[in-house]
Parts: sequence; C-alpha cells; structure tokens
Amino acid sequence: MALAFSSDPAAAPRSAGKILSAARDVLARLGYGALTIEAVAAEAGVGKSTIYRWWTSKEMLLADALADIFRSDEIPDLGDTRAELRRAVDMTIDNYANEEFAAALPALAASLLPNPQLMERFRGAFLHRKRENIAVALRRGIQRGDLPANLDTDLVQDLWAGAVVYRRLMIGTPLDEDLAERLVRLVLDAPAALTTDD
Amino acid sequence: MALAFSSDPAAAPRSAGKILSAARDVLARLGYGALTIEAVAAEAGVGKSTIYRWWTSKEMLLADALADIFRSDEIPDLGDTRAELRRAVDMTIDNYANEEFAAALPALAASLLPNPQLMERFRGAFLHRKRENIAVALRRGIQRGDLPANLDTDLVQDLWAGAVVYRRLMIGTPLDEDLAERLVRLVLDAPAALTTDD
Amino acid sequence: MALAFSSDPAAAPRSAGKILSAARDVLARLGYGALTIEAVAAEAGVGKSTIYRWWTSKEMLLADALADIFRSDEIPDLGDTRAELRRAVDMTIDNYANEEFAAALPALAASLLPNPQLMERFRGAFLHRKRENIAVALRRGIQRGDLPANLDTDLVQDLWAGAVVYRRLMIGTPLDEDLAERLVRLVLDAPAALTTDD
Amino acid sequence: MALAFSSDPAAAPRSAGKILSAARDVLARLGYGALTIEAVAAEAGVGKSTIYRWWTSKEMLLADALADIFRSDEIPDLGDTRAELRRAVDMTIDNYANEEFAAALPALAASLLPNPQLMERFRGAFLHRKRENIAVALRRGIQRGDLPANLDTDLVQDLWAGAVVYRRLMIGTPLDEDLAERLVRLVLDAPAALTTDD
DNA sequence: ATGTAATCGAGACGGTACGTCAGGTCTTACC
DNA sequence: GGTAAGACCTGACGTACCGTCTCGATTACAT
Repeated sequence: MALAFSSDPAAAPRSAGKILSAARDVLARLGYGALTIEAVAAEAGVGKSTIYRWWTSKEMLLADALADIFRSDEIPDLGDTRAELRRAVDMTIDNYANEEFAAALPALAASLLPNPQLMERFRGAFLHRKRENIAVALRRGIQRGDLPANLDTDLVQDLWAGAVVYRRLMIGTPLDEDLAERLVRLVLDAPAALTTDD
Repeated sequence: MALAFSSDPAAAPRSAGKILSAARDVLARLGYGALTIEAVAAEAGVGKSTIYRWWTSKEMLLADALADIFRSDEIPDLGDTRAELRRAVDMTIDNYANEEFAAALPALAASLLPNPQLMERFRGAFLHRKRENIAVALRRGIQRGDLPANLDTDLVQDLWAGAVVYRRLMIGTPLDEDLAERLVRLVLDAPAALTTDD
Repeated sequence: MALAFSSDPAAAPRSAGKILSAARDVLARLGYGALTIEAVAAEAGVGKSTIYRWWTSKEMLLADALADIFRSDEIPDLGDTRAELRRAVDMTIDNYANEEFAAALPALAASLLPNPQLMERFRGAFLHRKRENIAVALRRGIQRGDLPANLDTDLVQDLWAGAVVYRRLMIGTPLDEDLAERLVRLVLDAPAALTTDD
Repeated sequence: MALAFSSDPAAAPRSAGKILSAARDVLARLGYGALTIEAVAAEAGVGKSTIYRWWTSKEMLLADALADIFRSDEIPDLGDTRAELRRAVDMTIDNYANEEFAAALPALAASLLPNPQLMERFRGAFLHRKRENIAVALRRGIQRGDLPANLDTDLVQDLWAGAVVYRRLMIGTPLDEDLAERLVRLVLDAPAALTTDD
C-alpha cells in the first residue's frame, strides 16, 4: 500500500486498508456520485476526521483506492514479441474492463486536470510505471528485429491506451479479443507512421 | 440551438441563449468545480427555477452548452483523400484543443456513464454526427482507391479520437502538427490491422 | 413575536413559531447542554440553514425563545402600594420559577457577556421593559406618600432581582411566600440605605 | 491546592499547578468559549489524558481553577461592626470584580445546575465557607448590640451577594464605593424585613 | 546502579456538532 | 402567465473538540 496521494505518504493510518476498500466498495455499489467521504467513513466504520487526517479530498482518497487495484506489471521476456505485445495490450484492457476503475477514472481525471501538480502525481501513479514496463517489452521486440528500430513507442502507447479508453468510456463497445489482436497487429505491421524521423 | 438535453427538446425557454452562454462563461472563468446552477442563474440574470424548468440537472445543462460549441462539420469533397483525412483529424483536435470543452468533457462523461439512456443521448450529441461525417470522407477515399475497400472505419475513428483524447487529458502532451500528420498517414499506410477480414 | 435577536428583526421566517417552541421543547426535555441547532432543527422539522438564515447562533435563537415566555407586564394602578409592590416581586419570582427560563438564563448570559452589544440587546429584551414597568409602580407609591420621595428605584430593583436570582440559581432555596413578603416589606420599611442623598 | 473537583481529591497530579493556571490563562486570554481541554493541555504543555485522569470535564477543572482564586477569608474581630460588615461586602465585591471569575461563573453554574450533587460541591467550594465566615462577623455585631438579635443572616447574605452578582452580570453597572456603603447601611439600619419571626 | 513500574507527552482514533454551501422544490409578487 | 426572487428542506462539506486509546520516553523506586 503506497498511498501516493496521502498527505503524508511516508506514514499510513492504521485503518488505511479498511478505508480504501470501503471507498472502492461504495464506488462499486453506489457510483461516483454517491462516493462521499461520509459514506466511506460509515462503510469503513471510521470517523470522518481519520480520513481527512490522511487525505485532503475525496479525489486523493479515490486516487489511492484506484492505484491499489491498477495493474502495471512488468512484462516478462517470453521470447516471443507478439505474445509480449499481447500481454501489454491485455494489461491495459484489464484495467479498463474493471468496473470500479473505469467508472471513476474520468471523474478523477476531470477533477485533477485543473491542478498540474496533482495531475503529475496522477500520471506517476497510473501511467509512468505501466508505460515504462511496456516500453521495455517494445524495446525487446526491436532488439529481436521484430519491430523497427525507430518505432515511436510513445505514439504506440497513446494509440493503444487511447483506443481502449475511448471505446470503453465514450463508445461503449466491448473490449474484446478482436480489438486486442488488431492493436497488437497494428504495431507488428510496423507502418511508417509509427516510426520517427525517417 | 437544438437543446438535446432539455426536458422538452421541442420547446425552448426564451432565455435559452443567455443561460447556455452564461454556463459556458462560468465554466471558462471559474472551472467545472464552480459551475453551479446558482452561479449560472446569477450570471444569466435568471431565476433558478427557470433553469430547472428546462434542464433537470447541471449535467444536462452543461451537455447542451457544450454541444453548442462542439464541431462535427461535414467534410466537403476536396478531390484529395489526404487533405480530407487531415480535415477529419483536425476537427477532432480542434474540439479537444478547446479549453472549455476538454476540461468539462471527462466530468460530463463521468456523470452520465451510470445512466445508459443519457449516455446514448450524449453519443447522439457528441459522437454520431461527427463520426458519420468522417465516415463519409473515408468512404470517398475508398471509392477513389486511396484506401482499402475493407477499411475498418470504426476502428480508425477509435484510434484517431482515442489518441487525441488520451494525449490531451491523460498525458498532457500538445496536440500538434506531428500528431495530426501521423494519424493521417497511419490510415493512408493502410496496414492490414485496420481492415476487416471478410 | 418580536424576534429581537434575529439577524433581520423586521422580517420573520414562516417557521419562526415552530422553531422557537422546538427550541424551548428541546431545552425543557434535554437541557441546555443538549440544545444543539441540529436538535432544534430536527424537532421543528426544519432545515438547519433555515435557522441559520435567521439567527446567527444558538444563543440568539435561545434569547428569542426565552424572550417569548419572559414576563414583563405593566403593573396596573391597584390603589394599594403594598399590593402593587407584591405584584412586581411576584413577576420576577414567576420568571425565575420557570424551569426553562431559569436553567438557561445563566448560560445565555455567560455567552453574551464578552460581547457588549449583544449584552445591551439582552438587557433590552429581558430587563429594560420590566424594570421600567416596575419603576412606574414605585413612582406611584411615592406620589401616594407610601414611599420616600428620594427612593433609589434602581437599587431596589437590583436588590429584589438579585436576591431572587441568587437564591434560585446559587443557593437553591425555594422562592416562597416568605421571600416575596420580606422583599416587599424591605421597601415599605424605607430604610435610609435605599434613598439617595441629595 | 485543594482540588475539590478532582476525581481523586486526595491525590494530585504532579502538574496540577501548571494545569490550573493554564486553565485560568486560557480563560483570561480567550474567554470561556475557547476554554477547551485541548487548549489547556497545549498551554500547560501536558497531554490531554493527564487532564482527563484527574478531572472528568472542563467544568470540574474550571471549578478547581476558580476555587483557587476565590476569596472566602475569615473576617477578624475589628471591634467595629460597621468596619467588619464593610469587609464582608468588599470580599464579595472583590470576587466578582475579578474578570476571570465573574466571566466564567454563570457558565459554570449553568452547567452544574442540572446535577444536584455537583451543585452541592459547587456550593461547598464557593459559598459555604465564605457565608459562614461572614455569618460569624454578623453574629459578633449582634453580640455587640449593633444588630438586632433576630437578624436573618441568610437573607442578608442573599441580598448582599444577589445585588452584587446581579449588578455585575446583568446590569453591568460598576461595583463601586456607593454600592458597598449602601449594602452595609441597609443592615445597620436593621429594618424589620431583615429579622425573623417577630 | 540498574531494572521495573508508574506516569507522562503526544497524538491517532471513532465520534458529534458545528456553520456553510449547493441542490432541487415550492411560493410569492411583479410585469 | 410566465418569471425573478428567494425561502425552504436536504444532505455533504471540511473543521474543531470531544473523551478514549495506544504508544514510546521519562521518571523514580526497589532492589
């Protein structure tokens, strides 16, 4: 439990676990609109002040609660570039397939947007690590000669994550096998548009 | 002025214009957090009840206010597929470059998400028309033989819009010339991943 | 219903009656310690903000609630000085015999004390009128020749009210027939200590 | 330091002095409203639990703090009844002239009133001893023949203390030389109203 | 002189009430 | 007859203290 959004990330309340899972629970049962500090406190059997002592707002609390369940695993060397790319895409899909996470994410992003520092912390918790882990896999693919040396790994990730998020939240179409396979193939096809400075 | 989110989309309050532009004004000046019905009513010089008579919540009001400034123009036949694709991409970028729109969109989406019917209206106002207009241009490109006949136009749009939204809201990198050009080229390259297997 | 302590003594909430009697009710049933704005609001079936719109604090509210039941009647000309004095003493005794009033008064005084302006309003509501009415009766006694012309009416009232309050709140002895009679006689005896030296 | 209101009046915390004077200090600087256990603990440089170990509430603490500064001295035989009465009156006036004491007393009385046992302890600490010491002086005056044998000493004291308290807390007029002199004379005048059963 | 217990400071904890604010409903008075 | 103004009830906000509690650190005594 990292508590990247707590006011004192070093320390941690005794009841951090109870509180974070109560937050996720309220979120799942009642939705973001009903995610109030009072409801979380009641659900966790905790005083409001205990929550306020450690988190400055429900956004910070929610960020820690979601970070807890957000996957950004390393991708092991499978000796197979296609398989590794699929793992990368699946990880993103898994995250957004998660009801709790996907439902709350846009609201969270919306409330952090006006504050650049918080937005940076948000990226630290939800983007950087996962992105770096996927970049490692992409670079392995390059070294194997399966992907072009000048592949724009940032653009690849923006396309992958963007398509997944957009489908999930805006369009509402399912994140299925077909989507995953196409996103993988898009990179294996290695169109020139995905490479830099040639 | 369509008022797709008004309780009675057929009729329209005398002061609809005043109210919607007051809403955008408050949004621009004070941000989504301070966008309260009371503030909009005050700014518009209108009673709260007048707003409530026509919109059931501030989300509905905001949806109409944003729909007003959201671009989903038809793309004219320019005789040049690349140029038309670039128009399509630019339109999306323009929309999300707009501060008012981009800042409020995730919050709006977040609050509509739990209600499928509202979400459908949201798609009607912000996605369908623009998507169809772009699809027309893509089909023109197919007929010209510039794009593969079995191009997956939905996937193309998901990738385009997804990348733009994701960069703008999550990553924070600018929506520049380079991004636009690459998104266009990605489709012109016509990798197999963007075609349907029939 | 005067509402001398309301923020806008001219106007008056529709629910003023309900609120004031709820305040007295809570005070009587639960005591001053449990007299919270929330409890009064609940008892009156009213929102907290309705109370706060009209009274700035529970002290102000309580002051109006008590003023409602505080007696400061005119004393009619009975043609009998002794009888009139007895009326005056009885009025004071009645006020402090009232459980609701006597229990809450010291707490009220304590919280107004640090604020001279509020204290002045307090005196206006609870002392001046009653004092003036009694002074009128004393002056009638003087004109009849039953009381010395240079009677110090202020000191008389301080002695009367002081003895009653002190017995009631500090000593705890009952406010009985004997006390009333002695206080009346003390003035009829007309010792020199109760007259001004001119 | 007697600690009549401590939970264990026999023992005494090492830091009793620090705590009581911190309580008076906070009372004097910030007023009764801001007299919180936390503020006293902070001012005294003491843990909250140390206070709670010895006093059950801020009222008990305050009672001990005030008892510390409350005067109820014996009145020496001066051979002069008038002088002794004046001493008695002056002692009462001195107590209520004290800002700390006078400001806090009604609040203290108010919170003890509902509890008869506490009220009895309150009287023990603030009334009985002083009253008895004054009664001794009154009886000396009787033996000297300066005061009537059947003087109602209780009523005298109620009138004295009542007038002083009432003037100080309710009316707000100063406790001056003139008041003291009149209260003394009132008893020396020996009106029949101040004597019993004749 | 040192180990052992009591006592202390600090402050986290589950709570209650505060006073504020906006939501959404309803009434009143004006135009 | 529609509308502005705004009173009203509701419910969450974030804060301040409550009284209880654990936790070392610091005594101070008993060995």
